Amino acid sequence: MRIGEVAERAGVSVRALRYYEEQGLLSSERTTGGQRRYPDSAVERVRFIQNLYAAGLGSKAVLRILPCVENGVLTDEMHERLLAERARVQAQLDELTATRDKLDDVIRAGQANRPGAAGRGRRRGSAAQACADGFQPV
Amino acid sequence: MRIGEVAERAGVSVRALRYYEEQGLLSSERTTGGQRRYPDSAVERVRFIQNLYAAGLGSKAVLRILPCVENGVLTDEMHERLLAERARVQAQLDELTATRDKLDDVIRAGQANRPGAAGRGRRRGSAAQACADGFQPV
DNA sequence: CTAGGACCTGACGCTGACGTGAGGGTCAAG
DNA sequence: CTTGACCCTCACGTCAGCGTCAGGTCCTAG
Repeated sequence: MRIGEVAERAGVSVRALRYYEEQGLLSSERTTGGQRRYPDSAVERVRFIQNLYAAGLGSKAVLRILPCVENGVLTDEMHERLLAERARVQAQLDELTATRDKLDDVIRAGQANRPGAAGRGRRRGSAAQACADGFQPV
Repeated sequence: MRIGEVAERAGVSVRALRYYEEQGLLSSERTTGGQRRYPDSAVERVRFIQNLYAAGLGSKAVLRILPCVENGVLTDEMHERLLAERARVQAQLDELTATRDKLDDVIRAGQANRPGAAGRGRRRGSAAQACADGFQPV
């Protein structure tokens, strides 16, 4: 598989793939002419890399996690790392969840205080209340 | 409250606070000498800003969300924006959850194939299996 | 065999969210 | 009034994760 196809299937740029290789996250065979060839599995691998990036891991962290693959065996060290990164991801999840709920509060409370919409009997001031709960007026 | 105390309490740097002000996310009174003074509420506000940053919003997006506060009223436009950003955050949550679960798979499957630990009766090869499910050997 | 689309290697550019250092004021305690 | 911790404003530096451009090569369909 050529680099362009991998890029398209995985939804990333060609440049990104070359960057991943540069970082040691992705390898490739080369044709005699020097062009990269990938197995089909590369697509999934790239997607997983993207997931890890999206989870806030830097390329160094990703690099330290991926090797579990090269041998199919988890050393104690790898296990520790995986647990550590899992914890990190979970912490992010918790924060994100809290943020989402906060946004929900603001939205829900704001419903009652819309200028255009008649606030169907809900008590006024609840928007200001919700806003005060989390951030104050400038 | 002086800038240093806000920074410490909110767990960010002084530089960050000045940056937030520069971006219009945070305001302050000034003493006659030109030093910034903040109300106690600034700490919470900063924490919320941090949450939004952590949720992947850029300072422009944050800037467009925060104003709901200044008047305590949601215009239709603000409402739209809030909903849009909420959706974004939710999408991130979903991705993150999937990534966490994937990590869990790798960890759980790897348990059976640790070099040091006796794999209490679990069938071998499951680690390689889990690894294969998501990313392939280099 | 040839055209032109895909690919190659540098190498510099970009953006966001600050870090950092210079050079110099401010403020509250003693 | 002095002192030392704290604060001020530039303004350049940094780092990741690519984007982008230049100049040249490969490869495969026809």
